[in-house]
Amino acid sequence: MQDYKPEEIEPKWQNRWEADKLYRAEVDWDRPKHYALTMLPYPSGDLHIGHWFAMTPSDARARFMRMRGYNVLFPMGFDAFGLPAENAAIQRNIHPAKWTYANIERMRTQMRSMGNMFDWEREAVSSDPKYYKWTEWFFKTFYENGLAFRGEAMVNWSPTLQTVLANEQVIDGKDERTGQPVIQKMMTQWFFRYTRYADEMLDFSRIDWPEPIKLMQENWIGRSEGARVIFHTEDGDEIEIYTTRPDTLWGATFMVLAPEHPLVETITTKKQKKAVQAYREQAASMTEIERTGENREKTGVFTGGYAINPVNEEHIPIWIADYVMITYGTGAIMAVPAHDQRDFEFARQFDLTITPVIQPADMDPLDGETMDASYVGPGEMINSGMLDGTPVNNEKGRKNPSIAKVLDWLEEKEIGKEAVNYRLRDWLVSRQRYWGCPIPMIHRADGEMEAVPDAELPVTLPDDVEFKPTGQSPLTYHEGFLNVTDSDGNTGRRETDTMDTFMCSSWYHYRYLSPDYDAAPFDPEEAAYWLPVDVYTGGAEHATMHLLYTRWFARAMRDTGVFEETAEIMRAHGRDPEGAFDEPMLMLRNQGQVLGSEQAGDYVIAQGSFDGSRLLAEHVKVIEPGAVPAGFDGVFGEIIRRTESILHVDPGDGNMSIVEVQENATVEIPEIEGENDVNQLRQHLEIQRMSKSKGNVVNPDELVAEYGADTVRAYLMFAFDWQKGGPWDPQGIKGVVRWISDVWTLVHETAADPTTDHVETQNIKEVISVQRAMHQAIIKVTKGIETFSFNTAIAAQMEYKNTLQKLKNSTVIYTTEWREAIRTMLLLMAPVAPHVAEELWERVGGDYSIHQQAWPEGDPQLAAEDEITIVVQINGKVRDKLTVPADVSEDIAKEQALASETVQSHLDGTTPKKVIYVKGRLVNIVV
RNA sequence: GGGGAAGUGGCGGAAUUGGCAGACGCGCAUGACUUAGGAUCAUGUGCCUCCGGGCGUGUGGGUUCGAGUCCCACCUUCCCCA
Repeated sequence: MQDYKPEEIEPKWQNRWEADKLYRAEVDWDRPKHYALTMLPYPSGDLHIGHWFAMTPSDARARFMRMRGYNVLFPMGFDAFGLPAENAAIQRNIHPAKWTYANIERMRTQMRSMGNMFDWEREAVSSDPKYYKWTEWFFKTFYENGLAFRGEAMVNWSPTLQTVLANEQVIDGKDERTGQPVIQKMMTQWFFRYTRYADEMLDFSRIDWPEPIKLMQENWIGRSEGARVIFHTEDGDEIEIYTTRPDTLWGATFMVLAPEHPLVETITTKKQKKAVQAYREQAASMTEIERTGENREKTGVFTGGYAINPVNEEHIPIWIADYVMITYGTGAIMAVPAHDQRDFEFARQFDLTITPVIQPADMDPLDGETMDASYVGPGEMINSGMLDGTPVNNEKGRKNPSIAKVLDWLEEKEIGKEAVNYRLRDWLVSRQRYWGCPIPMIHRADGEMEAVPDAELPVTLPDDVEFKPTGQSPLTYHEGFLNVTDSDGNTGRRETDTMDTFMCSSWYHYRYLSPDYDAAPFDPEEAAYWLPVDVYTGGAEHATMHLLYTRWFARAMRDTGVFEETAEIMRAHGRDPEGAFDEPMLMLRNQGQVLGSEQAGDYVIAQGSFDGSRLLAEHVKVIEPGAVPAGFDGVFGEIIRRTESILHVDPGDGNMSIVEVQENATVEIPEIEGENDVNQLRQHLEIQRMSKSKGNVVNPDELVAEYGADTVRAYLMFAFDWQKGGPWDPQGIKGVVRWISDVWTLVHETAADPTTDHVETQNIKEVISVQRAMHQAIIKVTKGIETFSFNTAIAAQMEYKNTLQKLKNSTVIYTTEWREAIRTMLLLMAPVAPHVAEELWERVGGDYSIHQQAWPEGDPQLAAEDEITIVVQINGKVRDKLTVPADVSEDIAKEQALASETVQSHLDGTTPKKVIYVKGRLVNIVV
């Protein structure tokens, strides 16, 4: 028997599969299609274990679907535009394209080592002109259909990156990528009408996506129902507000405008001008998060102006305050301090009137003077003129009788209108960067905008660019790029903003269909067959970004007619295109994250002199935990944290000691030869994300070199609940190593020679055991892979292998049934460990390729045990077990249970109150 | 503060969805084979035990013949949003 050498068989089969175009997916209307997709990576440089965790189980499932008779498309590509490339350009003077394509080349090689069934002929790279030509074309199409527009907006501006960021890219007031602060700035930018499809995107009825993702998208879209109401200033200027609680209008005792509100200039009185100006400047320097933080003391300034409350003609003061955002609603609110906590705090802070307009039934009448918090519960309307007495409940929108009544009243009096508002803002697509898809627009000589003609697409990024350390986009000072002739023959200026990279990744699954197609973004012949994506896998962190953008994009494509030809072809093939383009991905599953493993810190003893409670150590030695010499004088324990030469040492009782290792101190680490220093001391690591700085990164290339890709794949699928992820355990991989090597041995020992004559076994019992184990395994593995429970699918295979191992010394080997059992074992293994399965398949004389064989069918009849164990319970506690024929009748089971000795002794002569029988499971005797 | 997910042996994790808790694997223990063992093989392994049994799925209650699973309250961790 040869040894199992993955380093030989894996490249061998990878090359063979590639040469044979085994995974080439082609349109075939006679076969059912399955479009499996996993999120495309950003070419950051090296493939890490997270990529493996995302891609190889998805591959296993795609392979499984293929064996089940589907024509499977499983493509891969790169989301290749983006800031890291540009940062590399600025810092290391490498052109972004060079950096990007070198990384892609490297990652392609690494990806090939996974043994995935990627159809590389479908590869798409978003930074290729032949790809971004169509990204530009989409922009243009959306522009021409009113879905893209130029607008003035308060934007997140990153001074470090010199670019605008989308809200999703700003975390806690800082840029998500660099962690640098982001400021608010008014700018003219390109937007997509994101809210156009807000309502449609709230409908998830066509898609099978995880509940948490749907919920996050729902919250992100943030639909609310209420009213828009027009207030007027004393001078007659209109101030429009949006409120979800129009039933509290009578309690609006002041108004608050966002500091950036355009009306602030007009209404501010001379006397207040200085204070208002100062406040506006201060607000501009703060981030939205800082401004809306709930525990913050409320700040604000009176403008000196007054507005008239349209429902009761009261003159109410107009303030500005930073807790009102110009970007949300209308940038102005009516303040109802009695029934809104933020307004309440503001009113108390500045001693403004509080008028209750909802009175709860079981409380003393509310008094604005003495209330210590706003009241937000149900009750009935008061102080609201003719609407007094209207009941108020906890419902939102029209379901609340008070809101319904006020809405009608407002519309009748023409004071306000029923309105829906979204938290979702329009999608800001402008980026002041070089390494992104150009926006194909021209600023004409006359100041108007016009789109670049189709024939001139794509607008390509110039190669000869110089990156300045200011971070400013080189497009803004590249004369050759900037100067352009508009359609009237005048000199215009090219748009220098490029697109958000989420634009590129919103449609890549269409480009995969025909990456070289030049007449349209995708070949409708391909699209008609493959669309939509059947299974999409990727990380949940994209819930409100990529996964929402791509849903929007599909609808925008649909409504701009991009799918018309595709629909025609579908009809020609008898497929109904109705609804086929509404949702881009029918099923979504998220994988979890592989985290770093927990690592104990070195256990040390340290000696030196004490400076207060701090030990100035002259000598530090790593020892076995707890092996502290008797009478030791100094500090000992596990190193929990180390910062430079300062150690936090925990002796085990949680009382941390601080040890400062002196410059000339001696450090002794027995495990590490030679002279040691303080930097080699290892600190305790919690389970957390892998990162280079924490030193807990698992490198897949090294694992593949040591164990082979099949083992790494199988371990990633076996060790975690795939949808949850978890800490990496370097020990655990041994289990998978043993499994594969056991299979290897088992196959060679019992089935390697295809010419061996089959003998009939005399022992029918063993044959039945083999068949039963086989069908049980087929059923479990099938279900496991189908439901993304890869760990149980592999557990079932291990169990099956264990059973076969136990029988390998019996007469059953070399029988037809045994050979079938071995072949089935390999077929079940094929999606998980494609190389070793192929190798062994060949060695047992199977037809090439194992990956083109049909998935075995599990027969529940053959899987069923003929004898089963029935549990006998008394009052729900297990007291005895019976072995009975599987088809035992209820009466006999009960009878046998009652006859059991243990039961009799427990009954002690009494008659049971009730006997419950669960078919094939248990008898429960109630006494 | 709001919303969501989760909490099961020393560890990763199973449990036909209300029916034998702990599949499978790691680790550990004992033994075998070995010049050696971070290899391999065999057996065992939830906890306690007076060896009768008792207790066990974060805590406390509830529903049920029966609860890891359903309901209520609480605690802890993680994620999303403010």
